[in-house]
Amino acid sequence: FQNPEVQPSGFFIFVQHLLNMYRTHDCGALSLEQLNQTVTLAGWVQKNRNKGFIVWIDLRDRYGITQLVFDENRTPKEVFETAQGLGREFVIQVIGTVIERESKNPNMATGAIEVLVEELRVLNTAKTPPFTIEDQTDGGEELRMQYRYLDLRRAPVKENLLFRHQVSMAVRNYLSKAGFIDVETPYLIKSTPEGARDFVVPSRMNEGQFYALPQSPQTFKQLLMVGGLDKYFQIVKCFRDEDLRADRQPEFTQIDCEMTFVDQEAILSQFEGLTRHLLKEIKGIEVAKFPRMPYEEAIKTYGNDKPDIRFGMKFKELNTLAQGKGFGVFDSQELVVGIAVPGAAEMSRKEIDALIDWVKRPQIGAKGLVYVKCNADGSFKSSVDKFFTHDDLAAWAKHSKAQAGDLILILSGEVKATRTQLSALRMELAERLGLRNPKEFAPLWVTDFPLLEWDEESERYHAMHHPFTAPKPEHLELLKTDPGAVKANAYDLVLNGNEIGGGSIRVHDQQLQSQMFDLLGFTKEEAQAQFGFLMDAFQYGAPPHGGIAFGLDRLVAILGGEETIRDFIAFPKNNAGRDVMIDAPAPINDEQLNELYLKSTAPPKE
RNA sequence: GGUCUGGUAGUUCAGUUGGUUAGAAUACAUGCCUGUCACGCAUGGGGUCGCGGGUUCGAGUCCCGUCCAGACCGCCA
Repeated sequence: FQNPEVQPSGFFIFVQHLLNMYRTHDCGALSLEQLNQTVTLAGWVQKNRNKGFIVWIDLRDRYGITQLVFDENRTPKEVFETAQGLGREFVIQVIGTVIERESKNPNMATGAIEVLVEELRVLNTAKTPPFTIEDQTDGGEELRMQYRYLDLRRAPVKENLLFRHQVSMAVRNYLSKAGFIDVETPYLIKSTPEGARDFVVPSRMNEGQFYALPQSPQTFKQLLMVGGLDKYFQIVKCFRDEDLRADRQPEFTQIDCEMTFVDQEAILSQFEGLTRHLLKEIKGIEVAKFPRMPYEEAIKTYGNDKPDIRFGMKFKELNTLAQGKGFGVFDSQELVVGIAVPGAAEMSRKEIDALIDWVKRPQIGAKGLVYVKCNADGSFKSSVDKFFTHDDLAAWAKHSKAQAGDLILILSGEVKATRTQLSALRMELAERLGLRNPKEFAPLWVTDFPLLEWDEESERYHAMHHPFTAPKPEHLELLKTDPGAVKANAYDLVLNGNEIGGGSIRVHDQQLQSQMFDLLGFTKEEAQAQFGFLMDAFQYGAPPHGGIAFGLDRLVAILGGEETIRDFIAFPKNNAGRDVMIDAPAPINDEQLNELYLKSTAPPKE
């Protein structure tokens, strides 16, 4: 009777009573259809409404709430008195009769009936919980995390986990049907210097040596392709020892996929299919073919590599129109770039000043903000009227595609920083103006990522994606002459301004892989020590292959219309990477440290 | 590593230019209540104002330090 849709017949209920089973129905199952049936229910006391002559208990389980009624005339005295004393979150079991309510509650699924209780068993008492177990709880974040097992009883949290389950099952079904097989890869692997910091695990059997937890199963899935498994997927935990954010946890889940004998086009098509399937299955939304945008265009028009394309306000560069007119601030800068904010010409001086203060905050770091109001009558009012004529401003407006009634906001400065600042401003304005429709889902492929990125600090190239990413074949020659200009067959899937997946075609040639490590500043010895196994494998008939990985936590949160992934993780960690419920991480004792060769000062064991 | 915001009853919060006994709501306890479902009414208990130091006749309030939490920047191939 686990499936709530299959309700037992009278005979089975009779048998269950004989067998003393915990329940015949769950708390969301009963309606007038079961009128006059004897039922057994079990669950938690959500609410005790004691009117003196009559007691109502809202009994809750995962499936819903059923109202129990205890009446001084119709209920045995002993049972009635026990019922009066039931506190919040007591666990009880009752046997009673389904009756029609005298006053029905149309807001409840089970609101037409109640169960007149004949027998009551208190299965467990409960301390008063530190916060209310209700949809709108009075508990703060920290408290709810500390008592997460109580928080999980609340419908919104429970529903988020159910939602995650649905997404994860839809992914498994789709991929399995498409011929992908689920293979587990090890969690105890080897630390590598590239990328994020590793979580490391000391080895008791190998003094002074450490495993690392995988940042992703990247090399293993490639070896599965060398192993001929053709199509692989895994819903897998990954670990990165970096600072947390609302959308970043130190352990998180990826939908990790890899395919053999595919080009970029085949992968984009396969996983566009998966994403479209999820949107249809989970949200009931049909999406047209996903647009694609080269990385460079994304940076130039939106200032970042994961643009939210649900709204406009595209960047328009104004260097040629705005420089050389005597306004020193613009003249001295690398980039002058603006956006047209729809219908914002009505903004008051005070509101604009607030925006200027906003971009000047250290987190954004702009020096200032120039505005041009495009008035309805065709006139302009700007903060730089002293330096520019009506015709200048009209030219800007035309170039920025600003309509009458729009507000043009302009930043200037060093190219990269200015784009980042304007991107932040664009997102902030979209938020303030309500341009981010939470019901809309706008996917976008960002393609043609650079293969390498120059790192000022270490004065060497870093892999933009990872060191196993293949350069575009037509750029192979450039690798020697101008590595920074080489584009990769790498792609991200962006949904509403969030990176939900990313992947690439991989290198499968030992020579090229070796050349890549060389470019990244590895010596031959280092490359051999760290990735020798992979380059060895490439010498035994490695097929062309490529893949993608989706961030499941983030994907689920976005589909669920939320920003914080914590709400979709059963036991998440806090800002400082702590689990406040179990209080981890925690010190370990000297004996353990000794055993792991992590403490040389402790006295030797007897 | 940095910026910002917050920490007062079990909980969520208010607390004025520094000034009498630190409040509200909710939760909890007790009693009343003939159909409740955010039940209602009455009464009651409940405080190391995160911690340490300083200024002052006097500090929840001002100053310094520190701890904790959250958001963000750096970081996250």
